Formats: sequence, structure tokens, C-alpha cells
Amino acid sequence: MSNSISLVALRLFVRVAATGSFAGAARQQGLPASSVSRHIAALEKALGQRLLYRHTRAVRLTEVGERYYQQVREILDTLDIASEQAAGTASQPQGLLRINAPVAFGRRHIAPRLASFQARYPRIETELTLSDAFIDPVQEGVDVVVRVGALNDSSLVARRLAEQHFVVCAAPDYLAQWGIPATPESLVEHNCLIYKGTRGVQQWYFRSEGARRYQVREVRGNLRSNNAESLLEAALQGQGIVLFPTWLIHAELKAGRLIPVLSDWEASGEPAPQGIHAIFPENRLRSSKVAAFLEDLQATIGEPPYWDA
Amino acid sequence: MSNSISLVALRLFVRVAATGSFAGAARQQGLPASSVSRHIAALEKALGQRLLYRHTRAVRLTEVGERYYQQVREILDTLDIASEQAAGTASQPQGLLRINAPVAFGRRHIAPRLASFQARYPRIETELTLSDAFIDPVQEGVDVVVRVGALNDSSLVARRLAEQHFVVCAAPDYLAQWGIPATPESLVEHNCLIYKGTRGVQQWYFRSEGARRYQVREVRGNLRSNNAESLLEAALQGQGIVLFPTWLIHAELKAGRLIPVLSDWEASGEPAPQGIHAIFPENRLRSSKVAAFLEDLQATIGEPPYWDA
DNA sequence: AGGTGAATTGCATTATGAGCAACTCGATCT
DNA sequence: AGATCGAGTTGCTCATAATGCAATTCACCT
Repeated sequence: MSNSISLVALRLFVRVAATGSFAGAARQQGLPASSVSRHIAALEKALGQRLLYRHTRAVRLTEVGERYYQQVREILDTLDIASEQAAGTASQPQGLLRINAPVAFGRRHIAPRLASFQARYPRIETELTLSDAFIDPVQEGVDVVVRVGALNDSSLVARRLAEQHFVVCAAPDYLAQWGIPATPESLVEHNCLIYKGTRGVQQWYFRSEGARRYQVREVRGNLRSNNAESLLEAALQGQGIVLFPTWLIHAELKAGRLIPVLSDWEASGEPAPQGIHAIFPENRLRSSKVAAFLEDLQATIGEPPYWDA
Repeated sequence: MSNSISLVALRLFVRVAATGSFAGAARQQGLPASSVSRHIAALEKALGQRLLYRHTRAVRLTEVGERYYQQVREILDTLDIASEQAAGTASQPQGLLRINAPVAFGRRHIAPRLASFQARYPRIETELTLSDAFIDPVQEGVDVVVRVGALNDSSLVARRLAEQHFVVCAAPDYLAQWGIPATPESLVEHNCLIYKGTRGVQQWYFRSEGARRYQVREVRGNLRSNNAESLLEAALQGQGIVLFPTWLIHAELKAGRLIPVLSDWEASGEPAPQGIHAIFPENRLRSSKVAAFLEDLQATIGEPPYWDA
């Protein structure tokens, strides 16, 4: 019985259970869905037990399937770690490293680093996926997820990469034409380009040097967007004032295309300070490729991060 | 890399590492040695690392192989347990149960039980190997080993099945012809059939009712053997007096073909009391088929064991 | 009601593993 | 010291199993 179980079947089962879909698992592993179906069927036959309820639309784990899934996931992880350690002895980290990051942050701060990272670890292949929706690394089968802001899931391990700082700024043209605001309160007189995401319109928070709590200040303007890059573009063209994290606009600030204003206040897009974190399933922490990536990333970002220096 | 690893390869690797031999692993798994060779080669290729030193006569684990072996063994065990639990939910214990026992004890007290045990658990297949040499359950890939006497290896878990009691006895014919010895000391006047194993000639120990320590008493006779059955046969034919554990001769005692003597003393073949134990690798304890077997065995043996009742 | 995406099944092709035999190489035996 | 035996590897053929594609069924969405 247990001799007729194959590793691929177990891997596929874990993927199916995590994604809740045969097709999803098939895509992730680059196999036709029919193979997935047959492997799972073979596994169930070997165990003599149904692991998944097929509901045609969605796939749900059986009670025994749920237990088995938890155990097999753990087993496969430790097997992979063991194999990696065995393979990696006296050699470099290797294998496929799947990274997921927010679009803007990934393009600016992850993607440019990958070349030198891979030059340093030539045996690591990387697969960079950028998406702004929250990604469950377990569900997607991803090694590392970089997220900005809130952390909720406690079954994951997070490592802080940097603090996020916001600045209010505008193009020199805009400031020349409309003047430089002297206080946060005076922003109501200006055209502010406001981010409007899934959580609604972003508030602008301020606190004076040394103050503990942030205060919301009213802002308004003629352009709102759920796409930060569009707002940035508009700001560069002198359309208005923007509030952005420094990692997003440090190049523009440095080049002088955007000028910080209200430097006597600390600005923020959130009521509380937010960090930039790498999160990953607990087991992946012991993976040398993940460790190498995090170490490399943290070293290049630096403390304080290079975009704030 | 880790995707190209197969479960059979891992299983074979564990068996090879445990037995220290490709051929041995091949025999245990019922595969040609060539397959074993190729699977191990494939595993090493997948890891990019040599796991075993081939020394033509013996096979030794590499340093990385040693670590990998320990980890993979653990992993496969937990996988098997998980699979068994999944398979066994709402059903009976199943699978192959490999038992090893001493020849005499196995024939008398294990083999006769297997029929009813397997009737009770029809989905368990058993494989009973009888051998008197000490067997390492890990090395031999056995689920349960029954041993009489000394326990040494601490990496194994043991469960006491029964205490071992010895009796001195002889055939009625012998006693009629030569008389009944009144004291242990008078045994020197008798023809004692003595077991001579790998640890030399077996001593005969006695202590009177309530005494703490056993005392050796001199015995001699015209037949010594390393085969208990031969001595038993000779005793049944009236050749002499024997010292045997009760589990070995309870049928003959009950039938009156052997008559106990010196009943006022406790006899023993060992300087200290010895038990009958089931031993097994730690992980197997959680296996339901092992648990079922031990429970069944212990229930039928009883307390005190049926051969002493 | 029709369309879509997901899972299963049938079938032809391909690839992978089993089994057998031949070969090499040490170690042990005589 | 030479012969023999056992152990591991390699080449080869054959059977089994996995793959990929197409067809089918079914629930759900529009």
C-alpha cells in the first residue's frame, strides 16, 4: 500500500489541497490536469480512502484528507530541506526560488537586485511574480512573499526588511506656480493627488517632530487613482502634491524632479508606522536559498534603507 | 532536483544504509540488485552528492549520506504512519507486519497465535522470521522483534511480555530409574543435559524460597548441545534432567511427560531474572498494526503467562 | 438557455523501471 | 599465489506506467 505511493502524487495532493483546485495545481507544476487527476486518484486508491470531495466547482478536503494534508506538507518540507542540505554541502544554495512582491516595490527594489543576486548564486533560479493582492505563500507555493504594511496571518514567519517613511512632495513647476504649503492644514488650498485603493481613499496623517500620534489632515484634489504610478506621473508633470513612501519616489527626490515639502512634519499614509516585510512559511526559513536571498536583500537595502539615506 | 527524487529510491537508500549492502536491500525489497544500484545512482545524481562509499565488500555512508539517512529514515517513518492513519480511518489496521522471534519461542507461542490474529485483522499480512541470533529491527527492516533475555540497545523501545521462569525436570522413566533429587546439591549425582550456547555452558542457578540471590550449583552430564529441542528430546526419552524455561516445556509438564523436581527451590538459567520482551524502533510504536499485534499477543499470553498458569 | 471552466475518461505515444545476463573488482579460500 | 565467490555496475530487451491530447460530463454563471 504505502509502497505504491509516489512522491509526485503527494506533491500534487499538497498543491491541490493548498490551491483548492486540480487545475491550479496542474498549472503550478506544469502538468496537464489529467495527470493530476490520475495521481490523486492513485493516491486515494493506495490509501483506500477519499481525500478530497470533488464538487466540480471547488475541491474540498475530506476530514482524513485534512489531517493527511497537514502531515504530508510537513513531511515534504522537511524532505526538501534535508535534500537541499545534502545537495548543498560544500556547494552553493541551489534550486528554484519563487518570490512574490507588490508590483511597485518589486519593480523598483527586487527586480534590479536579482541580476547581482543570481550572479552571486548561479545555481539559484528565480521566479518573480508581482501582484498587489495579498498572496498566501502556502496556497501559491511561493517561497518568499514581500509585503508592505499590515501583517495578519500568524502561521507565517515574517522578517522586517525596512521601515516605511512617507513624504509629501510635488514637482518644482507646481510649487513655483502654486506656492509651497507651510503647514499640513494649508494643504486644503492645494491640489492633492490621492491614492484610492481597495480600502478606500487614503488619508494623509501628520505629526510634528516628537509628537506621538498622527493626526489626519484634510486633503482634496482633482485626481484619485488606485494606481500609484499614475499619480506619480501626474505629480511629475506638475499636476499636484502627492504623499508617497520614500521607497517609491526616492529616485525622483534625488534627481530633484520632486521636492519634499512640510519637512518639519512627519507624514504618513497610515495611522501607525508600517514596515516592509518578507514573509514565508515557517519551514522555508531553514532553506538555504531563502536565507541567502533574504540576507542579500537585507544587506542591499541597508539600515536605514538606501532610499532614505 | 528534489522533484526528480522518487520514493522508492529513498526507501532503497534507507535499506541500503541500514543493511550496509546493496544486495541485502535488494533481497529485502524483492528487487534485482541492478535496480537498487540504479535507484541509488539516480538519487545521488539528483542530489549532486555521493551518499555511499562503494567498497566492493561493504558499503559505507558518506558524511552527508549519514545525515541524509537519519533524516530520510525519520521522514519515511512519519510518512508511513501518516499514510497508515489516513488509510486506517474507519477501517482496520492493515499492511505488512514483519515479526522476528527466537526459533523455539516463535514456533511455540507466536506462530500458533497468528491464525487467530489474522482472522481478527484480515487486512494485516504477516511475515514471521525465526532466528536466534540477535536481530536489529532497524537493520533488518522488521517491525517487531521478540527476544528472550538481555536488552542492550537503547535506541529501541521494549515492552515486557512476560517473566521467564525456569524449572528443573525429567521424564518419569528417568526419575523412576535414578530417583528424585532432594536438593540442588544432589544434582551432581544425576545426568544433567546442559545447554551450551554462544555464551558458553549454561549454569544452573538456585535460590530457596524467599532468598534474594541465586547460587550456582554444579551439574554435569553426558550430553551438551546448543539446540534446546535436542536436549528436550533426550530428556523426554529419559536420558537425563534438564533446566528449561516454562514457556518451552509447559506442554510436556502438563501432559506429565516431564515431572518437575526440586520444587522447593527457584531455579534459573541466568544469575538474574530475565524477561521476554518485544522490541521495536521508536516510530513503529505508533503504527496501529504493531500496536494491534502487541495487544493481541499480550492478551493471549496473559498475566501470569498461560504456560505458567 | 447557452457558455465557460473544471474534472474525469479514453486512447495513442513515450518514457521509465524491471529483469536478465555479462562484466569488473576485491576478498577469502585452498 | 591462484582460484573462486560474492557484490556492484552496465548494457540490453520488454512490459508497465505516465504523459499529453481530445472528448465528455457537469455545475455554475451570464
